[in-house]
Amino acid sequence: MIARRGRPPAYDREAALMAIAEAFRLRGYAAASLDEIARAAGMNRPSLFAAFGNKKAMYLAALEDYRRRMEQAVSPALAGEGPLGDALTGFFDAAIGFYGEGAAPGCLVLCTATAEAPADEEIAAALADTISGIEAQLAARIAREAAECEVAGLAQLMVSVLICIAVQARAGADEAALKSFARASVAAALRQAL
Amino acid sequence: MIARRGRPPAYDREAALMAIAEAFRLRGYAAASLDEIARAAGMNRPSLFAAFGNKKAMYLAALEDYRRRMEQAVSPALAGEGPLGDALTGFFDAAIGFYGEGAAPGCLVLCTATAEAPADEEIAAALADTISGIEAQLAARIAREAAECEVAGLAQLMVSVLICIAVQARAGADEAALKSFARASVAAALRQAL
DNA sequence: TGAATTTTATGCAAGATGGTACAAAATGAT
DNA sequence: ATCATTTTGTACCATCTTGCATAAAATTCA
Repeated sequence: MIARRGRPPAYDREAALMAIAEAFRLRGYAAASLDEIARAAGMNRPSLFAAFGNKKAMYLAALEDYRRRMEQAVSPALAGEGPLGDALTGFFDAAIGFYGEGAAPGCLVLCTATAEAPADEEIAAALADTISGIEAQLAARIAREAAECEVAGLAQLMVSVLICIAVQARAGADEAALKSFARASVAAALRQAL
Repeated sequence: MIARRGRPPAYDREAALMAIAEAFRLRGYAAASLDEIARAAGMNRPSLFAAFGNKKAMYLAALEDYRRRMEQAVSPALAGEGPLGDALTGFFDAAIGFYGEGAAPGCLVLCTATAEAPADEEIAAALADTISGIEAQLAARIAREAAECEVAGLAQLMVSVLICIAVQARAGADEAALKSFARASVAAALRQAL
């Protein structure tokens, strides 16, 4: 074990990042002040700056962390051996559960980065990357069963269902309604594609 | 004609409201400063306040105006006499065109109110009302042809497609891709429902 | 024990922001 | 022409915001 010199940090980086993401998710990028964020993370502003850089860097780090946790939450459903329909339904159920957690419902990326995207290229890129990353994850699973030429269209359709779920959760839709919407969408999409 | 006393306003209320909506659409609610908004509207701040109230009132007025313009833009497609599939495709094409106009792509309501909704009840209500308003408009058209029990589910599905389109436009999707997505979604939904 | 190093905490500075007070300007009524 | 009325434009204020400077605290190494 390497003993680091100097005063040891009082914060846990992972926990702090998650708290930062939650603060941004609750208030949006522009409205979340660094005081709020620091309070949420249990740090003070200078430590926050030292650890994560300025506000935009914090936000980008929070977006990336949230995306990583999101993918962690949904990937088990896609990794299973069952039929495609079950995998997709499990994927959406996991996403709906993930979006329902915390102080405010909805997706940090899909519900707050949309507001900032036109004003900032890096945030727009993070938004686009998140969408295409999830699309790739879905496409990889779909490719195990669907015909070659159908994969891309089906993956895009499923990403769009996910986006709908994120926004409707933000608007107050309850989880049961979202789950039944997901089920109907999966059924319709597979009926068309297969 | 009633001659109003006092100095006549130098601004046109409708044009100003549209400019305000565009400023909020470009930057989001929190990041748009009243200076920017005033510049966009060609007014100065005191006139802005006198005409529309404080920042939140301006935003709520902009949301309502944008929603009204949006419904105006898409309602002709739904009013036509053709088959349901054509009506829905026309609806989405009109929406895609509307979302592509102006300085920043995407929907003012669906791409900026999502960030503020958890922090403000009135904004959350405006978001939810906009979604349910469009849903009602779609349901009314769908009810002209679909079986009674299918109307609600189909309308919800179409609203969700619209939400996807709004967010994906914000993320930089080009109009051609969005149109083909809309076509595929309509085909899939109608195949299931009818 | 003392020097070096890293983090924490208080506090500050420069600037932006929402909102308003007040005088000047432009119009209708008398 | 004068007054009442409404809008405009300048200037201002109090507050909040980001970001940093600096000193105190906590730890490792010699």
